[in-house]
Amino acid sequence: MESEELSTEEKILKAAMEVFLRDGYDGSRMQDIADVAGINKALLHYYFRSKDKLFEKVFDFKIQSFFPQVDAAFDQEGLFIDKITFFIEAYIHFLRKNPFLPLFVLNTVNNKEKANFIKKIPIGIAHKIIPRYYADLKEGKVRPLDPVQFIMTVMGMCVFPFLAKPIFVSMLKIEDHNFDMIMEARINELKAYVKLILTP
Amino acid sequence: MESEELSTEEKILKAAMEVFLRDGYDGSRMQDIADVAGINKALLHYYFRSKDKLFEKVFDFKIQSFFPQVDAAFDQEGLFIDKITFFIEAYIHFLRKNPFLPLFVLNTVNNKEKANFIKKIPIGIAHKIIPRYYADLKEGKVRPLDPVQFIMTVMGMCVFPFLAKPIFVSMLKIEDHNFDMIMEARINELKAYVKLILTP
DNA sequence: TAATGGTTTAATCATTTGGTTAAACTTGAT
DNA sequence: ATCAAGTTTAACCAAATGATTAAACCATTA
Repeated sequence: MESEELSTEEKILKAAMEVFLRDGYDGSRMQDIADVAGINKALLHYYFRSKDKLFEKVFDFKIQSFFPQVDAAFDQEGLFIDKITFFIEAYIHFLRKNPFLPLFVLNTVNNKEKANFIKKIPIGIAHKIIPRYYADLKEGKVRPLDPVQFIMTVMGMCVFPFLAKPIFVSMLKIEDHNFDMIMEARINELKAYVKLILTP
Repeated sequence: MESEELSTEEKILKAAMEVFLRDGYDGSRMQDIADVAGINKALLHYYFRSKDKLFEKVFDFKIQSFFPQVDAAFDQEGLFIDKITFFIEAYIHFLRKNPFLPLFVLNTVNNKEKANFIKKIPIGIAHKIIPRYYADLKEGKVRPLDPVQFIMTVMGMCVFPFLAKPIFVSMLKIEDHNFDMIMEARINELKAYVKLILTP
């Protein structure tokens, strides 16, 4: 079970991701990360200098594991609605594999001391998808609405159940694997919603 | 500006709400809370014994400031869609006044050490609104769908912009008061969405 | 084999932090 | 005025925690 082939630096990063995502920045302890990595605590500082620097590396890595996928979804040709439905599927699949990432990112961008981390989040995506909406609108292929509000809505629809998972699991008296099934079923449910909203 | 008329206990609770909601449990310092309250740190322990106990009081208070409103929205007579639109308006107005509450609650319920706090969240609401959906469905007044998925969706649509506010403010290059206006406009936008989704 | 440079470790440090304590202060009743 | 009870304060404590250091270890190379 030991990841013997990883370098010390990789072991640290892997452990830091696990601990930071689970416990948050303030709730994480360097000793915990060292324990999870199975190495001496001093090595964390040897390779990453400080807790802050290590956290930033984790944040960078996680952001870059996510946004290229979103970019891919929006880059491809097709109607606005097709980009959105593609996004929903890709996003929910990503979230099923990375259920703690949303809370991690939201805590970071809402942390006053880490406000500058916001600029690490690529925002080019919005500028790519919104023109596509107006192009379709001009051709009457989509219902008139505020695309910014709509994008907020789609993101919220996808992310929120993962953020509030403990509440829903308790509320619905279900097990983890049930939740997973509900999220898989959610993909088509959300596709139906956006179709109803967007179809003129 | 000093709240001279408040009792010491009330000053502490008020300060604790401000600090815990802004910095989170792990990020908050008892000394910070004392400073905000303008009192000696030992008084925090005199009145609330420990950081844990004080936090629990804050959580209880905040939960009870929110859920009665939701209950009220769902309690009144009317069609499923009317309850939902009423909820959207009440919820967004509440969030505009309590923008940090969602992240606070989500962090708490996702914190392993505070997992038992979940039971403090009233869940009777769901059991009240879902039968109403099926009643309307039987009369053909609402489109067939999974009401659980739909409720998740409505909550996500409302909450997510507040959770991700720093990202959107940066992305859209807007000021705080602009965000507020967008949230006010969002009420009708969301009402339109749910009408499109629910109307058969 | 001996020297060199990078890596790992145990021990240690300084600071922060939640919590305690004993004394001082305030207030209301007698 | 005096006493008693509750309230407030400054000083202090012990544990935790991020960070440093000096020595030990290991592998490569001359």
